[in-house]
Amino acid sequence: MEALRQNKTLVEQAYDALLEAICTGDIKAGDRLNQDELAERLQVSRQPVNSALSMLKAQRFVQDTGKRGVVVAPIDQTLFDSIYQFRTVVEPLAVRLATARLTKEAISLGREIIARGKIHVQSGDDAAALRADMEFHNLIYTLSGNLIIADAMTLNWRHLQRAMSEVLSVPGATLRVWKEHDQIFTEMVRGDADAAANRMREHMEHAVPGPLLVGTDGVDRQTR
Amino acid sequence: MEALRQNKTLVEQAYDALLEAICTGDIKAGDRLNQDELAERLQVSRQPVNSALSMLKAQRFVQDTGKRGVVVAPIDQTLFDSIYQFRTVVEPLAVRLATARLTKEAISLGREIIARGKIHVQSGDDAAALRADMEFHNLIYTLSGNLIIADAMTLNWRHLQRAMSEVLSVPGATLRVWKEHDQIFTEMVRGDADAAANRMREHMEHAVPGPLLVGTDGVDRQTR
DNA sequence: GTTCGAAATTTCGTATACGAAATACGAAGC
DNA sequence: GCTTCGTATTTCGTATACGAAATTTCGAAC
Repeated sequence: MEALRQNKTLVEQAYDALLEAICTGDIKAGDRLNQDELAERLQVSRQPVNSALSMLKAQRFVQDTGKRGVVVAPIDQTLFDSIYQFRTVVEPLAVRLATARLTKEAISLGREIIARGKIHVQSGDDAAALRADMEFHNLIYTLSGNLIIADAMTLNWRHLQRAMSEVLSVPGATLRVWKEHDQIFTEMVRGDADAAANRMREHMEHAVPGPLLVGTDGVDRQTR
Repeated sequence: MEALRQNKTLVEQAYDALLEAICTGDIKAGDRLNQDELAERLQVSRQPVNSALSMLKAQRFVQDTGKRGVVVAPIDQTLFDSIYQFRTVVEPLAVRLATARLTKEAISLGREIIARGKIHVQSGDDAAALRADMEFHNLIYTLSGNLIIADAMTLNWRHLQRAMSEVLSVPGATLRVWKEHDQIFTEMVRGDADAAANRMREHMEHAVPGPLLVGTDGVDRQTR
């Protein structure tokens, strides 16, 4: 019999809550974070809040201002570009590794996510489509069995989520994206790692977003 | 005139000190970490130590034991393999990006590191050779301009450093490694990103280490 | 001698307390 | 009225305090 140790510490809970608030846009880029106020809101003392902020700082979600306190990091085109460059090579690797480790359950789950994603796109529920997108890629990270990929990409998705919540542009909410997911997954199920990885590479090349912070120029980059 | 803000917080200092101790093998895998004792040794209160441990836990350097306190994470073959798989694709990307951003100063620095690395190998100073190895790759991460790569790989090298300090096997301390570094860098200086990335890919394929935790079998995997 | 259980001790997570540094505010000088 | 300097207030980093949970110790029962 084994432990039912669920009790997350307050530090972890504070971290989760703050990260969630930052990534959903509940707290916006540039907002100053006051420890007393956060502690009050989360109904804990300042100590766990302080610890959580240290971690968020190390992960670039918040920044020192040089003066007193921290602010939510500005949406950073450089960081965003970095993540996409990074994914260009990491996603195909994850697919390659995952293909060899597919299970019956994973196949069912993958197909279910893809079906769900398509439905969300067709019904215009962008937020749900984005969640499904993340879920699809996450399944692949987990299947890859590569801890480093899973850890790194989990954080990266959080950054992407934040950027998207801020600029209201949601790549992933197009039918094309889900057709590509379908093709990638089909190759994986067939056991053709090379083909699947290649399709993922193409998928990433299609996904490269334009500049985040431009005025509306009338050009629709995400044709549905 | 500009700011003289250097004062790292005690949390950061504690984090640095603990990570260094863990990675140099000063504290060994499996050792239990007592907050009071650490605080005593670092001459600070338990609070910064506690914060630092939270961060190290998130980065897999220490683990919860399920019961009380944390231990230094065991050397994990899976993690090690994950990092090498990861590097297989990330290092070539870093090279590709860095090639376009080489500066005169970077070229001098790179050549200096390579020269130094060769000397260390020839004089048999494995530790110094490993440091130079890390320095060489780090230069490329920095030059790449990709924040995600730099962050992720900095942590990964720490894990590698730790594993190596524990098992006393030091890939990177061979002349072949430094000849390959030389070739990679030469292609970079020539501005041929594709060739440089390819050489880096080969370099990583050569570098894949055997199992970490096997008995001595008389087979020398690292022929010098 | 071994096993069980309760008291004592350790050690952690978290709250609170305190000093230092930065900001905000207000009065004095131009 | 605008600037400048000194004081009050805020807010952070860190130390200390405290309660709870786990471990260890030790004695009693078998």
